[in-house]
Amino acid sequence: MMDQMTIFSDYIRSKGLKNTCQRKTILEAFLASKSHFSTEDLYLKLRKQHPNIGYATVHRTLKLFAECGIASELDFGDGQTRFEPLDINQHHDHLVCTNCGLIVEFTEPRIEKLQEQVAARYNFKIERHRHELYGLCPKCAKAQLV
Amino acid sequence: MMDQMTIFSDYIRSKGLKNTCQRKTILEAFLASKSHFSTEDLYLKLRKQHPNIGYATVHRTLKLFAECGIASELDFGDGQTRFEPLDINQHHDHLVCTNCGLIVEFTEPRIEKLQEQVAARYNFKIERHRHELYGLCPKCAKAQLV
DNA sequence: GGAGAAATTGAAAATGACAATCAGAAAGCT
DNA sequence: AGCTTTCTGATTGTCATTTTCAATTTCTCC
Ligand SMILES: [Mn+2]
Ligand SMILES: [Mn+2]
Ligand SMILES: [Zn+2]
Ligand SMILES: [Zn+2]
Repeated sequence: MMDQMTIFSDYIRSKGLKNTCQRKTILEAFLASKSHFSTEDLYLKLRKQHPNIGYATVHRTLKLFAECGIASELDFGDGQTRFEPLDINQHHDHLVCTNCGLIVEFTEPRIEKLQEQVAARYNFKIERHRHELYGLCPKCAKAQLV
Repeated sequence: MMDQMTIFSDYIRSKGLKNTCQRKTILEAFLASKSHFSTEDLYLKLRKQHPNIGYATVHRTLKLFAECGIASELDFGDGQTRFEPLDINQHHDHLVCTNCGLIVEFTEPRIEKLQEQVAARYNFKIERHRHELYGLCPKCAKAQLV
């Protein structure tokens, strides 16, 4: 299994793009970052050590990561696109706390199977899906009872 | 079962809001409209008969519909919020064609059940969910083979 | 049928995330 | 090194959505 650095550099090469130190820096920070961050989150984090990297470059590079398949773009409906490192064999969906923003990942193969059945029912050729459960995390649910 | 007009007027009353003719007009157009329309769609449709109703009012009124539960807000990731009249006992999810924009509704009780199991697994108290399958509709899938 | 308080309206401007621009810098091939 | 192509980052543009605010409308209470 190819690692994410290799996937990215292969992609760079195949498209005739260039290996810049900004891209290297952003890739490292991306892989070291915890999931579900926005462009701005990563930009602010990077700025501490690399004040010369611009917001636009971070944004374009994250788009590149998504293009080559090492990142996935998430939209939890709060007006900010989020990113997460994507491991090809580890697809998952999300539980989102509407009170504190906590994000929990889940997998449920039985749901994935049923999605295929639904697609077949309507003759759709599915490329991807979005499945998010919104509500209160255990902590916020408990706090709300008070 | 209360109809949508009653739900809305009850909501208006309970919040100390006022019954304006714009709201009445927008509610009628909303209920007569086919699903999955944007604020602009409805605004343009209304403008033919009611050129004095402003975009902001249409927008605010649709938000009110969502608040009181007679509309649901949809986000298919194309940068435009869409709305649909919501019938309380007819929850459904969506298949979206990424080529032509066709939207097909589906229900799958087994998936809904499994969602509850997932929520229970993580002690989440689910309020709502978003479940969309993106891909090619039969027509676009066929066209792509050519 | 008003008077008065409170909510509403609609045109316009503000907001904010994202995308495009472009001149100077860097990469990489020969 | 020279040359061509791509990249960078500050800035500007875009566009859906939200806010503003003065004028209007609604609605309660005489
Ligand atoms: Mn995740
Ligand atoms: Mn629908
Ligand atoms: Zn929470
Ligand atoms: Zn289609």
